[in-house]
Amino acid sequence: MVSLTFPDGSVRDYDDGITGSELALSISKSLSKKALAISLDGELQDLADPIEKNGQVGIITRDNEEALELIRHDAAHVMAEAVQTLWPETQVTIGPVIEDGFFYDFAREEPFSLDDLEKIEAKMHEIIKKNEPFTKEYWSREKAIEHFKAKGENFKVELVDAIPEGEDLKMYKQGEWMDLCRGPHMVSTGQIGTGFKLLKLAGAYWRGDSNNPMLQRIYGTAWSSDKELKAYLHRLEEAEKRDHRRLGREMDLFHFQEEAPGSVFWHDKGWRLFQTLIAYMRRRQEENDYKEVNSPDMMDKGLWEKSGHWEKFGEHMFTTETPDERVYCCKPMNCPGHVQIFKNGLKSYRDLPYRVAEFGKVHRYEPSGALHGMMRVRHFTQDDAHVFCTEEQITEECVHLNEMILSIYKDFGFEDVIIKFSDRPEKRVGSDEVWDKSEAALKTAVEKAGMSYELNPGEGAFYGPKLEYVLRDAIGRDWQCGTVQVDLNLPGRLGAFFIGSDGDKAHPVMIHRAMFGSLERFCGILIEHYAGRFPLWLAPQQVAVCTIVSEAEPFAEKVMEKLKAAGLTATLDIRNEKINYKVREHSHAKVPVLFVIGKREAEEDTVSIRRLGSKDQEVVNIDEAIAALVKEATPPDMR
RNA sequence: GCCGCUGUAGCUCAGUGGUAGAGCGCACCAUUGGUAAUGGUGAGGCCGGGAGUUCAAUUCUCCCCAGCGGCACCA
Repeated sequence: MVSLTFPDGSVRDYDDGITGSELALSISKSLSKKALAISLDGELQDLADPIEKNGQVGIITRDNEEALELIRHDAAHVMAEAVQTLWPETQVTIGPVIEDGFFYDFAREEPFSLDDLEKIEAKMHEIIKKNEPFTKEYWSREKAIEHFKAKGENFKVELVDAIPEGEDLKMYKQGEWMDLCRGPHMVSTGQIGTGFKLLKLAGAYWRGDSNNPMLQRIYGTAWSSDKELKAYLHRLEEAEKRDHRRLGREMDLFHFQEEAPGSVFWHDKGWRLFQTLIAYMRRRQEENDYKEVNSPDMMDKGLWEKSGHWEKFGEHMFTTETPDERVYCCKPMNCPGHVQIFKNGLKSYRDLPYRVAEFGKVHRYEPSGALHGMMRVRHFTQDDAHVFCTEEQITEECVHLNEMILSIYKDFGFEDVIIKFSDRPEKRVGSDEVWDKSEAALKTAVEKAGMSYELNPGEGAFYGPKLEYVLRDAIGRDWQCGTVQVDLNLPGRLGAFFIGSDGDKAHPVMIHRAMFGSLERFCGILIEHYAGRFPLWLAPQQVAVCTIVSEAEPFAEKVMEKLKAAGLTATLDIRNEKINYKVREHSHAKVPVLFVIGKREAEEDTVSIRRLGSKDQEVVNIDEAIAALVKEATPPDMR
């Protein structure tokens, strides 16, 4: 007997070996028709499989969240069948479910074209219409290898080889086509439905390793209904509208051009946003006892060799040779510079923790394919800081940093923050003992702060483990921004020490931290998060003063003076255009506040206020209006 | 860096083996209009760069550069 607990809490006993479909049928005929699979203790399993243990059971239908995984997985199989039907010389590899969809990687000499996607989609519809059942067979390793070898499916042979000895080897068949697969699958191809679409073509390395051959990946999305598919495609369009590259151009914030790939040309408005962020962070750092410094943009290559950067990242550094035949590196990080500042003048334990911060512009020769708007550039400004402290101080400093980071994100409207903990990578400096210590210290700090974290094994920096702060934006996308890294290596390598209370020399611990991370990138994230509609304190242009008739111009100019005196950024629009036109244009430019001034306002010392995104107007006395805006435009940390 | 796609006016995009077109924007003129496009006129292009094929290349071929979508990378 197996004892199964249903979602409503009821518990019922069944004969051993009852299958999912028998179970569904035992509940109701209609449910058994709708059933796609079952879940047992949260794990999906084929309807045809016997239930062999007690547990929480659920019948999965299209209405369940979990159904998407099945639909997408089945769609991937059907796509692979479609591709091999159309181009039999193609080898199949893997085709997993991903967020919002699926992909399948193929090996084929000739590249797929965008037109091919339509053909594949059409073929998929045919296969789905046939509604062939998915059936499962257990094969021996030898049989599978022989099968795939005979078909010339070399990648599949590799996959079979990689399956651990003793593990079941399952082949799923739909019609004539079959694939090695862990499962589970739905009952038949027809259950996929029509809510899918192939989206894009891409190259992808076999097994994610750049030493391996490149395969052709086809991405698709799949949903339980056409309506959901449509909604998803609509979401993609909306996301595109808030693309910072597009808004940057439309709002005249910055531009890029060929002569400086991966570098931002900041226009006045964008630069104002940038400066607003720096001013904010500068206040927060002063409040938290940081010393702001500035270190050289270029330093002798020798220093970078000592720090270990040259060995690990030399290929990605900009260098220059001067007429005196010295080689300098444009700094890709600020830390070695900060160590020099720490080293200048003998430090005592009384000077610790010694916190140095710099808005340093760093230069990294990023691979061409990695560049992406402001999210990945070759020259960017970090809100970088290094805390030199004793080992005993690590925990307290990290707990403090954690509080500061979360409070800062909150001021920008990011409340949803995830922490990732990355431990030692393969390529690293320093002994295992030092790494043990650093990792333990950082872990203790997160735990002391009462935060939970995800483990990111092997992803630490070469000199130390790190915490990564990932924030979720207005449309649910994750961005990794802040980082806290404990480093017991660099100070030693670069000869930094302090005199301890016992009078002996000791190397300090260095905590690297950035909160915005890259200012350029953070600006990009803010643009996308707010879709260009910045809160007043961040908006690079806060007010547009628009006249209706030329008679109102003298008053409008007076309003401008008052705005300027109040410290608000405003532009005056006295163009010979109708008010409709002006409202439309400034709304497109996402100016948060419009002051409309006609004859009436000029006579009464008022302005008609229209806020971005609203059709309402409010007529307010000019001084009161400005006072209210000044209050609203106060940065959150100064309220 | 790798795979694929793209590069025509400030922007969005048509187009052709015989050196180019639209809409918006811009300039000028008229219009003084009350909250998301007033009308008219006009200027604006080495068709990403280089080589080749051709009588002739923006168009075809090759190389390079940049951008886009991924992969890999990300101190």
